[in-house]
Amino acid sequence: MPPRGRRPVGSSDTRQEILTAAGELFAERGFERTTMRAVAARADVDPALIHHYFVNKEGLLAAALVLPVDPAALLAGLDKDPEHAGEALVGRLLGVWEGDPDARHRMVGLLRVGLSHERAAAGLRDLLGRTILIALSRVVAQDHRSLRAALVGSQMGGLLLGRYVLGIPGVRDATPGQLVVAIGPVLQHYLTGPVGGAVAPATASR
Amino acid sequence: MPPRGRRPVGSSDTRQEILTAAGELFAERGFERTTMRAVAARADVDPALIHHYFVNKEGLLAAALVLPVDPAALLAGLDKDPEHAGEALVGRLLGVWEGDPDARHRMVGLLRVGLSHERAAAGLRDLLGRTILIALSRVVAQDHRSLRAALVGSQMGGLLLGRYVLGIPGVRDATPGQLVVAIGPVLQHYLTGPVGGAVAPATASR
DNA sequence: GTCTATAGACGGATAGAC
DNA sequence: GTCTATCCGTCTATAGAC
Repeated sequence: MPPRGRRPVGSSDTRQEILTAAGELFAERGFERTTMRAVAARADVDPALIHHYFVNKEGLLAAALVLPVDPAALLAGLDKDPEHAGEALVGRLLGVWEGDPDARHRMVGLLRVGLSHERAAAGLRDLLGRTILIALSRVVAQDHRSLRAALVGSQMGGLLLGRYVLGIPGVRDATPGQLVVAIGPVLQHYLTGPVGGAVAPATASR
Repeated sequence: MPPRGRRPVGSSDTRQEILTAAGELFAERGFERTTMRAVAARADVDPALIHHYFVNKEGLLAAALVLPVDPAALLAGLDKDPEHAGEALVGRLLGVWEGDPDARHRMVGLLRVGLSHERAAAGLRDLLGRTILIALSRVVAQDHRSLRAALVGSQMGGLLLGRYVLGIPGVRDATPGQLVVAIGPVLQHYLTGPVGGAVAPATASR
């Protein structure tokens, strides 16, 4: 449970207050276990206000689905040293997850919600596609961009899953340094190595 | 929605009927969205019977949490050709997922439930630890076994997530052949390559 | 914009007859 | 072992006063 308590009273931006609370709760509990009442309580507003602003629970979810980190910033400068982009990428991501628990919780929450709810899965897919894929384009090899980006995403998503959600001992107890050494070359491979180009290249690049 | 309808009337093993229905529904909808009533309806039994056999919903979940594939069988013979174990492993797993939709749904369901429910996450962690880790031990390098196994699991979990749950275009539209080419070397690296042994080896092998 | 009150539905769980 | 009946809590959503 990250930073609790009301904001400094000055900012009574109710709508934003609700959105923040909803983001936290969806991340913590998933869609079903998050009640409108709980969101209202955390945001310190009346439950009816949420309906006023977002119509219903799904509207609230849609509005609350945002990436907690800026992918562009995360990937900035990675193309300066393409040989070590893989290592740098794992390192930075782990840096965020280890150093900013709130951001980590939010990203875990995105996964949680995306898995628990059909509509949210679509929303998450679009969100990731519009942000990460585009941001990765600069550092990724020319061919099979979408496949490469997705492979990078799948590995990092799997790590997020194993380390922070399921708590698989092998990856939960590893140090960030170990993970960088182990996973860096893998991302490097996905970014610039051969990724199935020999097989049906026509269907791969869409 | 896999094989519907009652079994051949001969086998009136109610308990098993319930367990099957519960496994399907938990996989399809996650923990919260699965209602006792729905399980009862699908198993064609009275809702009260479920309580009779499994006490409550969590008891039912615990009993329904089983791997749909035998890890030992999946990994059998992989140590015969250690150089290509990575490729073979992705290939076999993709073979199961592509060729056996029911098994795929069940595995996706395990992820879904593990993410949607704290207790289930613990159960899933133990289940994976007791089966996959042990099965992988034979083909994995001697050092950092638990880390290696977890890394393999994280990548395959991430692929499961991206390809079948979220439907990220890059991995959703790739052919199994492409994925084998792209991911095979990665698993190979996790199985036998250097995985952060230089950093704090003492804490790594637990 | 904000809140009170409440409708309306559903789900988990239990008691107890058969 | 199986089923009927039902309690009790909780949730989303809405109507309407202020």
